[in-house]
Amino acid sequence: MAIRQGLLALLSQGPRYGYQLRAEFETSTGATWPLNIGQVYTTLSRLERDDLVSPGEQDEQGRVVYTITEAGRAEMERWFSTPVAQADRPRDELVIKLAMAVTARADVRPVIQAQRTATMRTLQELTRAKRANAGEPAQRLVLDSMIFQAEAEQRWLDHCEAVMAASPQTQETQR
Amino acid sequence: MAIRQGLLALLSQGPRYGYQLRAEFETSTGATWPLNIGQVYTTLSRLERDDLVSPGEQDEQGRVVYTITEAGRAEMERWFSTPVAQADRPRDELVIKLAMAVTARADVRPVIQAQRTATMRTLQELTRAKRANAGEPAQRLVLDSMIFQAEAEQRWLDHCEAVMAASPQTQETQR
DNA sequence: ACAGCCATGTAACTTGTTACATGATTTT
DNA sequence: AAAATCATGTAACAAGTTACATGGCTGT
Repeated sequence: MAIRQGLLALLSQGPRYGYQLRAEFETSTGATWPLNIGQVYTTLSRLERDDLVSPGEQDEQGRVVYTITEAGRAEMERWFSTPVAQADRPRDELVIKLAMAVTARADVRPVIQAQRTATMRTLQELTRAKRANAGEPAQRLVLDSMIFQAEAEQRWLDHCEAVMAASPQTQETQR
Repeated sequence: MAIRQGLLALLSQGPRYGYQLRAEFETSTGATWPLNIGQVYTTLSRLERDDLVSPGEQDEQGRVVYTITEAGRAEMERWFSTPVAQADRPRDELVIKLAMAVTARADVRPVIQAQRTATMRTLQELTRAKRANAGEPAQRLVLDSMIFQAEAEQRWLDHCEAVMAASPQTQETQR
């Protein structure tokens, strides 16, 4: 439920065509999440199906320009004014992995260790990307968010390790 | 890609039937993400389709017991030993929302404000849930993760507001 | 008798995602 | 002439999710 609303938000600034939407979406959110062009069109047809946008005639260059509808504008207002709830968020794969490792497995530490290394590397790349990023204030915020999240993850991993160390792991499970 | 692997991990401890899997999944990960029982069965049939589990005969009580296959075990080892990469994670709706608000809209502050209130409330509920939670070490870690994430979100929201205050918002867009 | 839990399953749908086909225009 | 970029679109699938149908068993 994010690309859908993202494209809608871009369309609320004025009519756009597909290719243009991808470009703007990527300059807003950055290269970290590349957006496949095909998805722009699938998403646009779903938005059209739901009467949130409507395609106009082709322009002089033969491009299909989409316009947001009143319902689309309302939906967008709703989106901006409604906070993202805990329940809306997808299940976090890492959290499930560690939870399962704790319940199912003996040795969680290598899992934590591998993740920590990966997250640290991610953090370095993010910092580098942030140094490189000159303009685009929105992109900078996206990078910052990722940095904050990665740091929180590191802290959580440390915390998990500490907890594991405190309560000695029950013996090696079967296999 | 999380429930799938989660159920597989539970099955790696020994044969289980559907209803039991939901119960164990929920005691591991907690009530924050309730798992619809229907999904257990759809996921199980997909795991079966991919030869990662195989259903046995019904037991004395007529329950269908699933067993992990060798391929399933391998897949699970791979899952545990491979860290979750940045690119694996789903797009964060809140981040996209703020990025879009920055590019498209004039006033980001009410969006930030609404989110901050919601996140703060979430944080209080999580703290309460943590106090209430007596046993289940895995569940406690899940709660901790959510708390760490919510705190990081608060910090990021503060940061966004600070950045917005520093660089005065370009004028009210159309509409 | 009836409520409620245990237990399995299916149909239908959503979003996200990619691979591929197709053609126009632009650059080298 | 070839390569790259602009531009649109479709088919196909994965995973997540819910609503619903069905039946057995248990406690009141």
